[in-house]
Amino acid sequence: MSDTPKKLSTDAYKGVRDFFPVDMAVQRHIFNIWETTSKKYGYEEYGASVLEPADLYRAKTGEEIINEQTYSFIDRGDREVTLRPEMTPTLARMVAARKRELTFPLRWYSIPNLFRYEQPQRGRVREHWQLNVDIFGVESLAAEIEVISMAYDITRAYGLKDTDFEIRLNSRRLMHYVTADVFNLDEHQSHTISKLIDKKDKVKADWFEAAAMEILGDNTPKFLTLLNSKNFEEFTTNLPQTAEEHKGLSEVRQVIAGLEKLGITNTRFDQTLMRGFDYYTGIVFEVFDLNPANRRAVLGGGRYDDLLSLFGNEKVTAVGFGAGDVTARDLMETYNALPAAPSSADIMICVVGEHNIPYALDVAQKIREKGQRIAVDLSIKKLGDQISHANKRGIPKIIVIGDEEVSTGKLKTKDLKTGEEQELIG
RNA sequence: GUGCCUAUGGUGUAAUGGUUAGCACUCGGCUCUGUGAAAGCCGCAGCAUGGGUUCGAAUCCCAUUAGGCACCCCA
Repeated sequence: MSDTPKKLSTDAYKGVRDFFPVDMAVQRHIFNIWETTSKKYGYEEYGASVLEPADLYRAKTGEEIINEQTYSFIDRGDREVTLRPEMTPTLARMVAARKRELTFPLRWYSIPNLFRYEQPQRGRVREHWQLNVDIFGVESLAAEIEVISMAYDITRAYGLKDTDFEIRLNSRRLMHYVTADVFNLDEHQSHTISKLIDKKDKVKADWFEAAAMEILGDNTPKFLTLLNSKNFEEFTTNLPQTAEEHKGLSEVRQVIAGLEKLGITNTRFDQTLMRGFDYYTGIVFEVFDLNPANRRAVLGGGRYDDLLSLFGNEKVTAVGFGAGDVTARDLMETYNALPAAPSSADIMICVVGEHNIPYALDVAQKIREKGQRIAVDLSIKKLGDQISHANKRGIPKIIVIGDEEVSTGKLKTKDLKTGEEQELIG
């Protein structure tokens, strides 16, 4: 320590947020949407520690890159520990651990905070909260339809209309068929081209074409035609005849039809939608905001049938998605759908004279027993100041307690909006 | 990790290289010691840090630090 002590900064650590009451109100609102939707569909809540052994994430990707984007450290017992960057591996670990005891289908949700070590920028921070919804043990497309329907409900609850967003769908199975069977690529090439497809809308057309050429050669024009198909029908006709009965095509068709039966019609097949994770095996989807100010995915997920094999278990089929709080908040801001801050109490007791505080506390306690939220102003300021303080906090009613009230035992509530006074009974 | 931009009271902002660094909100006090939403008055509090140019720097230059945005990467 130097002799000129440096003041501590009041800033939060880079990339993480403080939640002041006004922010917490928004966060609560988002969590409530997530929770009520999950519960409405019969999902059970689970949770886990933010700490996981680093191996859990290494096993999944087999790449060192993951390490550079996680918070990892060595504990005192020489174990390598990571702050979870996503919830799915933890979930897979938990389900695998109790696979024999659990009754499938399993419907689980959680709202974990997740960490990643990255440069913060708009929509991306180092700690965020994410709803994770997963259904295990349902092989049929009913699982996809249910989960996408939840995603739809959540997006509507954010305050968006059907015309504000669309649900983009694709099938990993279909795309694998395209790369492996239609274009005869090996696994490695398929993987590379998949990553490329994912980038299509972000890079220049000629750059994309050149990159595709390196892998596909003469087939590139055919490939580009396919990727540029305007809709599902056109995409289908650009495929060989034999593709018609391929499962990848029919599953896209069925999910779209299934959602339509539920009244969800703003779906769109998108052959360029891949999603980052390698573990997806079937349908993948994203809710995409069409507002020109945003134009980005607000949530996404898909089917991953093989993840539990990491733990040596036999297959358990799974479909799930994740939705982040940062995008939800940004979305509500652009759509002007942020909730009004709730008041902290129904009634404030203003106390005139310090000696009357014990009496006021007693009154407050009795009213609380009836289920009202009540706070006592302990400031001993002038009455006018106390009232104006209650008003500023959005507390709708006050009770004044001073010598007069204590001696008569008669209390009145006053409505700060209307000015009306009412005798308090009991 | 790379590039671009930014940095003035707690917050939001103003100031042709020369002002006592201005304004609004917030906060504290008063007009007004048992009834608030108004108005007015008073007060607290600031040029991110370190160098340089200059008679003179909030202002120009450099570095550092911090933040934002974009790239990279992508839960």
